[in-house]
Amino acid sequence: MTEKTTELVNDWLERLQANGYRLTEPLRHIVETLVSSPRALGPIEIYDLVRTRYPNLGLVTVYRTLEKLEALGLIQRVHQDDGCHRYLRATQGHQHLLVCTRCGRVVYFAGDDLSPLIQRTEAETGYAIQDHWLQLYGLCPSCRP
Amino acid sequence: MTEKTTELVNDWLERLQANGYRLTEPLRHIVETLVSSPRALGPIEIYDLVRTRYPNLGLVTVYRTLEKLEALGLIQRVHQDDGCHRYLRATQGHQHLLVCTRCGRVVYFAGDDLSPLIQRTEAETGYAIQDHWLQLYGLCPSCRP
DNA sequence: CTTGACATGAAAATGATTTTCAATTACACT
DNA sequence: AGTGTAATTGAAAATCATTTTCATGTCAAG
Repeated sequence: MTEKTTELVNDWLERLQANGYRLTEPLRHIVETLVSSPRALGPIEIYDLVRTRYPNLGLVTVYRTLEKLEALGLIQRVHQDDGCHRYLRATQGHQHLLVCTRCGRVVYFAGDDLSPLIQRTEAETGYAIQDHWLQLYGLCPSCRP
Repeated sequence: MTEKTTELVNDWLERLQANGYRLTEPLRHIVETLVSSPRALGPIEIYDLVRTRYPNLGLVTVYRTLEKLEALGLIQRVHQDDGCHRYLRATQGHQHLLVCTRCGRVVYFAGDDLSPLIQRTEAETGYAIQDHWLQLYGLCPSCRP
């Protein structure tokens, strides 16, 4: 774990504590795993990864921890076609993702401004747009043929 | 059911038959329901709607029929935040959706061309982008406060 | 009208997620 | 440091959407 990572882990733990959550063993391990992963992880993946160092972990705790982290905006959900979710550290709130369909590696792409599109669409449809969801899927450089 | 709707239903049934599927009672009812719905429907909703006129229907048949219709591009999946799916007739292949978060009414919005964004992102990231997914969420005119 | 392949419905299986509950533990307050 | 309490945990059971299995039914080709 790099210093950078340790630093981030501490940031997250502070944020959690500041919001009234208790800092526990399982929590720390899950946070560490998420902070240091370059890919989006599913609950079971996190479960398995953490158990190699903390075998007592319960899968339920993973779900509950993910809920907390998402509530604080520390992680972001990645939606998969099959309906399951994976989770990725969110460096700056909600952003647009580019997901590798082969290895799962995720990259943020400069949140190209959707506001013009959104404003135009609001005008055309009469809807009050509250949220949006943009994800691109493709092959990352190392998975390209 | 308007003439327009009947016409569309027949189109769909022809397409299905042309692709080797058999035209059955349950199939007809499900197609009718989907063709005439202005909102995206979930499997259970379709199940309930159809059973008011065809009480024998099995939920499994709904799933299997949705599979066929999606394979032919006649319907399009609407992804929900909870991971469940709803289905909407696709008038012209894959398009971008604007979903009302209150009543579920769905509108297509002019498939604003994402190609510039996609090309730029490919160049920046080195990914080979294969697919995208853009949905907007908001309140439709009749659900606005 | 016969027939074989595809379609159906019921029940059971699966897989992800949630709930329940008793036991444990963090941490605020002595 | 010691204690009380409410938050957190893990295991097991419950739930919910979806899939599989299988015996029966039915479409449509001949």
